[in-house]
Amino acid sequence: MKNDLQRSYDLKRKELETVCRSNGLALTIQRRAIFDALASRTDHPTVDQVYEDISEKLKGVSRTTVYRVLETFVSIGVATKISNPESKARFDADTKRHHHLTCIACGKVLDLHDPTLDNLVPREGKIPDFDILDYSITFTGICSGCRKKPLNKH
Amino acid sequence: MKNDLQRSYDLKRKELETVCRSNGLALTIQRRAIFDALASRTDHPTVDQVYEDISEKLKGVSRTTVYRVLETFVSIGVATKISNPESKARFDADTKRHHHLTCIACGKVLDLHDPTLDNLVPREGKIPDFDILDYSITFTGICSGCRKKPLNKH
DNA sequence: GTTAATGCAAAGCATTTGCACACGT
DNA sequence: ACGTGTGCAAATGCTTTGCATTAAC
Repeated sequence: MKNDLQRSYDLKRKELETVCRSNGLALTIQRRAIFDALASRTDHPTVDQVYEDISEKLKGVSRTTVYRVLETFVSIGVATKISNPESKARFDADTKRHHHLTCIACGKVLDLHDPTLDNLVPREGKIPDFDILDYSITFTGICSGCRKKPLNKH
Repeated sequence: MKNDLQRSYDLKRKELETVCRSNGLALTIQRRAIFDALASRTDHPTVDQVYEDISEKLKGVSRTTVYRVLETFVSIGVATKISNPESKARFDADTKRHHHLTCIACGKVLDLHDPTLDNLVPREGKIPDFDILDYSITFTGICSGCRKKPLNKH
């Protein structure tokens, strides 16, 4: 009998097929393998970790393909990318607790000081074994400058 | 008469001096200039933006110095760095709303599903002109694996 | 005068791109 | 068969490092 994890895993595989079809994307072995690798772990692997996972089974896959397929997954909504938008470090002279507003259009990061957000505590029992030291909330959206502008592609 | 911004700015300059002294760090013109540039803006500049700002005044500064000084500032606590810890993108097949636990020791990212954190709304009037579309909380701390290990320098 | 900080150029990584070949439909 | 997807290798962009020179204390 299949357990819950296995069942949800099958669901996700099915979902991949559906989403690929509806976006006119080919269901290549690489995409399947990369999806399986990603869906079977919950620790947010890097491109290289996914590459390692699949290259055991798929001889001769390219790291480039992993990069491309993962970005494809993000664009069709079956995966999420966690990183700073432009892979550039940003610095801040304000060391007090505060949160961030990131504009998805221009990449600008604004501060949000709001004491009502400064004492969040995850519910007991929800936390995997982990000692929390600090936290920060990143709100994503559109800044006033970008809202006014007509969308320019690229 | 000095306004509030100017006053807090002077305070911060003084603070830089104090912190540098107490850490045995020299108060170079580069460090002063980089600190001033950083403290005078609230939009989280990139290294290059800081570099542009200071190179107007300081002829012949090196980008390398900006990199090094900003990291120094982070290590003595006068600045904060905003970016993914290892400058590697991470991916996730879980597209439902959830939050993250990032281990500062090993860089691993774990999921935190907790409905009590899923309906945060910044207090009215606190938000700069900005349309919020989504948000995510990143908790930083030590994962169970790293807690057990003795700290190994590297 | 010492020691730490800077500037330069070269090296390191993660990621992207151009193009020919291979595969899915 | 057609067009998209992949693999390879080279290019790009951000960041770091080694080493000689310069400046702070």
